[in-house]
Amino acid sequence: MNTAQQGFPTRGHDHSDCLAQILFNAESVCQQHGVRFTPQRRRVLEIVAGSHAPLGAYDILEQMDFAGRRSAPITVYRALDFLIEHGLVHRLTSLNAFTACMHSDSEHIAQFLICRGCRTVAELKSRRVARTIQQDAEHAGFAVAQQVVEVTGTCRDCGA
Amino acid sequence: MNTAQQGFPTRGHDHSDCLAQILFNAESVCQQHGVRFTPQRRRVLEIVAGSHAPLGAYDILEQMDFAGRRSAPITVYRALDFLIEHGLVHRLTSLNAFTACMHSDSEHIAQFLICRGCRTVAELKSRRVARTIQQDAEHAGFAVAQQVVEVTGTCRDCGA
DNA sequence: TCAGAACATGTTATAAAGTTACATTCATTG
DNA sequence: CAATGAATGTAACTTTATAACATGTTCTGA
Repeated sequence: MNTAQQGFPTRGHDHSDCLAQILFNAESVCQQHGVRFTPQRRRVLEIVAGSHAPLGAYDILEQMDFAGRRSAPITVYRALDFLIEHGLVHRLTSLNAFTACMHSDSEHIAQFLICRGCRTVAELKSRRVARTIQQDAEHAGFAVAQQVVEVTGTCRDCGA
Repeated sequence: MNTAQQGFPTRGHDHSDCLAQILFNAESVCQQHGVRFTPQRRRVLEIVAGSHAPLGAYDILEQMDFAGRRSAPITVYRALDFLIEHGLVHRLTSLNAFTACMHSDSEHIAQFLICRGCRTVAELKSRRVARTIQQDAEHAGFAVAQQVVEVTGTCRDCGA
């Protein structure tokens, strides 16, 4: 387990490790779920995982260019839908952007720290936050289905 | 203080009270901030506050039609920017929609419960949640500037 | 009171993000 | 190997949001 998997990734950590890890996870998740990890899906995941900063769908699309041909947006959205459904990618609603899940092997809580400086995104992964939201919502008579927690601010590296 | 100001609004509460309250707050907030509550801004706030369900910018735009004339989108977005800046309206990033703030007179925590059934939105307003996020983020070396908490689920009325 | 600055709105065009509908190809399996 | 279902291709389009520049309105101080 490398630095990207616990808290905010350190500047200049070896990101090829993250990438390998993510792809490995993806293979096994898809196998477990009995679904196909097609080249398109792999390609989109590689692109998303290749950046710690979240990417927009059209950013991904650009990187999909092959032999001067550009795919249609729907191609990317379909792959993203698949990846999100299987917990391999998260959607950051406040940015209209997407980021690879660094913890798809373990339990899945979607909470994000988004740095304004370097635009890096890390997962907060706080059960305490999830539980508190759950409890307080319940107290208001509300049955929680999905939580969106996106925190904007400054990471350690950028704050100094 | 009416029902809309504490927890999830009850079905069939008197919404004209909410509306009057919101407009009254808006007047005083603008006065305090030394900014102008122009007719356009008032009109947009009235429309947004007229619905407990969040409205898209273009939904608002439709309701702005006057004597067969439609304003340009930018008109609505400008008014919304103003209202958001002064805490009178919230933006729900996960819905690309806007909702009037029911608590603009008191301290401002933007946390939302969004019902899938009736599409009503209520503010959670939990200091505990805000504090927990703050602490856990800090612990990860992250300085929080803004929190987005949007919880989707089912309200009491719709759950039964 | 009126010039000018700052604020607000109008107008037109365009960018960015996401979806629909339908045709075609590919993989699996009975 | 046909038939089924899953995945991808193709084209057009909708929805959401912004840019750039012109015009109008309000306030302020000489």
